[in-house]
Amino acid sequence: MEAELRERLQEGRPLRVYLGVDPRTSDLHLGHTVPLRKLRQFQDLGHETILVIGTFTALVGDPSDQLRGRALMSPEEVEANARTYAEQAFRVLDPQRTIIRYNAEWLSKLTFADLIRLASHFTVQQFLARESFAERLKAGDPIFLHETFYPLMQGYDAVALQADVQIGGTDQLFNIVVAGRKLQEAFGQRPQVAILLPLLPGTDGVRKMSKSLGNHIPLNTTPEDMFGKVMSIPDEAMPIYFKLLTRYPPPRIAAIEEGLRSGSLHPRDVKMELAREIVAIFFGEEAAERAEAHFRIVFQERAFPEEMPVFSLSGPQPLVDLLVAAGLAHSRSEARRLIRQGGVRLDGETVSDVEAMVAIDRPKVLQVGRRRFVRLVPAT
RNA sequence: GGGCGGGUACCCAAGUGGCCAACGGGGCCUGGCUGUAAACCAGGUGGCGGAAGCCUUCGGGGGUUCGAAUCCCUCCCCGCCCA
Repeated sequence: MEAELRERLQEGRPLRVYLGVDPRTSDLHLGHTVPLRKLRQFQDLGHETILVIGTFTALVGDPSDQLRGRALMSPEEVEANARTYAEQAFRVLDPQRTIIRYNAEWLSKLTFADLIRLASHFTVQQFLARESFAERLKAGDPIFLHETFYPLMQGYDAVALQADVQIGGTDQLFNIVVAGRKLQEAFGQRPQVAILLPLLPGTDGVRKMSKSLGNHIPLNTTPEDMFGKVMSIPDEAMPIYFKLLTRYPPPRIAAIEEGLRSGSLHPRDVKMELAREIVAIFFGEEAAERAEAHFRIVFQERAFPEEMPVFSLSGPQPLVDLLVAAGLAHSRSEARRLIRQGGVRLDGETVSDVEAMVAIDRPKVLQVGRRRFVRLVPAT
C-alpha cells in the first residue's frame, strides 16, 4: 500500500484524497480529529481533499464496530447533523481548500438493479467472517440485511469520487479495502490507497473513543473541561495520545516515553504537558495556559475556580431545593443522598444536615463533589 | 407459515403469586487513598416525604386474585430450528 502511494505521488499531480464521515453524530470529539488532521496534511501539501458527509449511509449506520444493530435515522436528523458536523470539522480543516460532498448525491440515484450488480461482487461468507458480524451471529443477536449494504455504499463512494486515497480508522479496513478497492476495480478504476489510522482510545484508555460509550472528549467544550478530561486518561494511554493528537515529532515522543519508563519524568507532569498541548491545538496557547491554571487551582490546591455559574438566591431556602434549582442534583432524593454522603459543601464547609436551610447575605460557593460549583449571590 | 425459547431499572442479568423498588455484575455518583487519574476500600444509585410512609415501574392492552414482574387472554417485538 505504501509503494502504491509513493507511485502515485510521483505522478506529480494532486491526488484526490477523501475522508468519509458519519453524520449520525454532530458532536465531534478528539477521536474524529485524528483522520481530519491527516486530511489537513494532504491539504497543506496541495492535494485535492474531499470531506464526504455520509448523509445517505447514515440512514443505515456503520456496523463495523457494532455489537448490535442501529436504528435507522430520519433524513431530517441526518441533515441537521451534517450541517453542524462540517462546521466543527473546519476547526481542523482549511475551509478554502475543502470540497464537501454528500453521498446522497450519488447513492440516492442507484436503482435496485445497480444494487444487485454491486452486491454480486461479494459473498455472504466475506461478511460473516467480519468480527462484528461473527460475534453477533454467535451471540444470537440480530443482524439485519440492510446492514450489509453499508460497505457496498461506502465502497461505491470511492467509485463515484474516483478516489486515489481514502483515509479512515483501522476499523474501516473492510469498508475501504475490501469493499472500496474491489468495487473500483470492478468499475475499471485503479483501486484507491487506504490510509488506516489507529483508533484513539477514550478516557478509559481502553475502548475506542465514542460518545455512546461516554468516554469521549468533545471538541465543543471549554478549554478547562478539555484539559481536565485529558488529565483523566490512564497513564498507559499517554503515548498513543501523544502520537495521534499532538504536533510533536516522533523523536520527541520517543524521548518522553523513555523518560516515563526510566522514571526520570513524572507521569503527572507529562500528562499536564499533554493536556496543555492538546488544548493549545484547538483553543490556542493562551486558553491552554488558563486551562492549566484552572486545573491547578481546582484539583491540585482544591480551591475554588475563578469562574463558575452564578445562581441568585432570594430569601432562605431548604438546601435540598436549592441543589435541584441550581442544577447540582436531578431530584430532591438525589440531593438528600449527596448531603448524607458528605458530598455537599457551602463555602468549603461540608453540610451534613439534610434539613439545612440556606440564607446568604454575601456571595457563597455551593459545591457538589470535587468539581461542580455554583456561586450563590443574594437576589437584589 | 409451524415448533421452541425470550422481552425485567442506563447495560447485562436473577426473580416465576405476598418476605419486590425488585439478588448479583458492569456503568455512574459520593466519600477515603492519590498525581484530578488508574488500581484499591466504603457507601449510594425510581419519585415524593424530615420521618413513618405513600406513589409509579418488570414489552403494550385486558382479565383472575384480598394481593401479580410472577397465573390466564390478546397484541407487538427478537432469537433458534423447520418450511
